[in-house]
Amino acid sequence: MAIRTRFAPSPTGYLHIGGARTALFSWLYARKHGGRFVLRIEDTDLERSTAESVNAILEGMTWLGLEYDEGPFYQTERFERYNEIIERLLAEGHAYRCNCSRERLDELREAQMARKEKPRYDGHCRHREVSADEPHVIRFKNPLEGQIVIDDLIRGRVMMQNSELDDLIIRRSDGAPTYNLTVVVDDHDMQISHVIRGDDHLNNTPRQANILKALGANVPVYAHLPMILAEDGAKLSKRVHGESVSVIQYREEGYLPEALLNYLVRLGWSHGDQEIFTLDEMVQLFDLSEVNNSASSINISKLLWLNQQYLKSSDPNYIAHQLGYHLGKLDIDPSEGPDIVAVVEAQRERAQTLKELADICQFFYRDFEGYDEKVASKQLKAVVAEPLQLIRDKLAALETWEQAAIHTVIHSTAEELDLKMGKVGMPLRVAVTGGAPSPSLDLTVYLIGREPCLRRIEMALDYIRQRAAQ
RNA sequence: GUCCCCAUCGUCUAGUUGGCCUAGGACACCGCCCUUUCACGGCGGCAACAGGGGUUCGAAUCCCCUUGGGGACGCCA
Repeated sequence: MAIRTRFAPSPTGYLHIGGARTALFSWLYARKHGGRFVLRIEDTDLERSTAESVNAILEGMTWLGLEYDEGPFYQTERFERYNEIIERLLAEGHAYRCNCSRERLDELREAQMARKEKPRYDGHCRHREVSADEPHVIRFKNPLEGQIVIDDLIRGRVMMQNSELDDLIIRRSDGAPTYNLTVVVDDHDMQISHVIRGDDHLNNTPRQANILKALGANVPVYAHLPMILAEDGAKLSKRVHGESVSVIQYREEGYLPEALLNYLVRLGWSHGDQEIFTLDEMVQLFDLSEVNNSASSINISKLLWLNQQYLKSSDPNYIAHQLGYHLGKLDIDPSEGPDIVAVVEAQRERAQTLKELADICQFFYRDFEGYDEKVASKQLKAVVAEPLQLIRDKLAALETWEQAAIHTVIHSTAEELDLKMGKVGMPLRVAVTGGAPSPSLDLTVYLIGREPCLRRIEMALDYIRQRAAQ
């Protein structure tokens, strides 16, 4: 059997982290088995579906690199097909018209709740004749007896008594089909072999399987993924800010897509003690049957650590490319200054995100706004004026601007003045960087360049004189 | 409330046919080392089988109950 998986979000919001993992697992499963991955937009809720959400979802998928082989298919374009199926169910006696008023339904529901029963439709119209001319909905005639068994790839065997299920609405009074019908028709039409989706759909599965059976169609293999909770254990979708933001938000915050993917794949799945997985390894090692069955909480600290691992070990050219976006947001054009790749190699282990990396790379491209006051007051004292002046002059006199020569300048100055490296190095560092975290001094000075360095040392000397004058 | 699902360190998890588990790894946290800053890195530490019953020579692993958590119960998906 050909493996076909799908990701079927409803465009009522951005692509969030839980959806992204569902998409990843579906994608992984299809790739691993040489199958096809289908994207379907479930936009039958005309009121809440928006084009912006569709775009946000597509953008998120693209950024993560979860390319789909087919689609996106839009359910709103398939109403004709759904109606065809609904008419067939009607004709074959698997569905019926219902004209129960909302008031009646509300009362029924309240009465059931009062009796501590599960609220459900009582089948009032099941054997009544409701004219197609009057306002009505169409309900699926769920079997009254027996039980339905789902052998979930992750959950194992899940059983549900048909008596627990009621006759759900498959077409609204406005003629629009509902989710449980469309999902079944689409998964069947698109020949989806494995339905991989969130845990919240586990309860829908028995009724969907019943519709499939009424249609005489095969039931696909199901795999229900455990939920992802927010850091505090709360429901992700209910969070307004913090970690529940869209995957695009993660891009804005400076995460690498491969780091986010790596983080996501380890939520609910593992391969021994391995923490870092390349995409190829994921495809090769991933398996649905090894997915956990309990919910997990997001942990931003670990995501940050992973992101740093990727920042440190990825191709510096790639990192430099990714960094360009974040430097741009700081109004920095990396072509005007030291080689961006060299800067990345020098600084990358000092940042956990691209945003942070862009921030600590600023001083390579422009003079800093002001000193880190705490550091400056400690390091830029009157006693360091002499070594700073000496270094400035030596740097100015250097024949070639090379890291080794700069190294010699700094060390020889310390020796000549009989000072410890700390007494010479730290003031120089603050002078050229403003006090920001920076790589080894000679490399830092080298990359910043001669002119900016001389200018900044002079600025530091001015600063020292001003303080002395006060 | 009813039904369905879940339950190992603060978090992600290893533990897959019960013995190799005085429960392993990772993140976070705390020390120490390295170090001209900040980091990276190295070494070490803290920290869990929800509770109670069974089954068994032996249970984190199997069964039952309790408790706790999540989900569903819409003319939302």
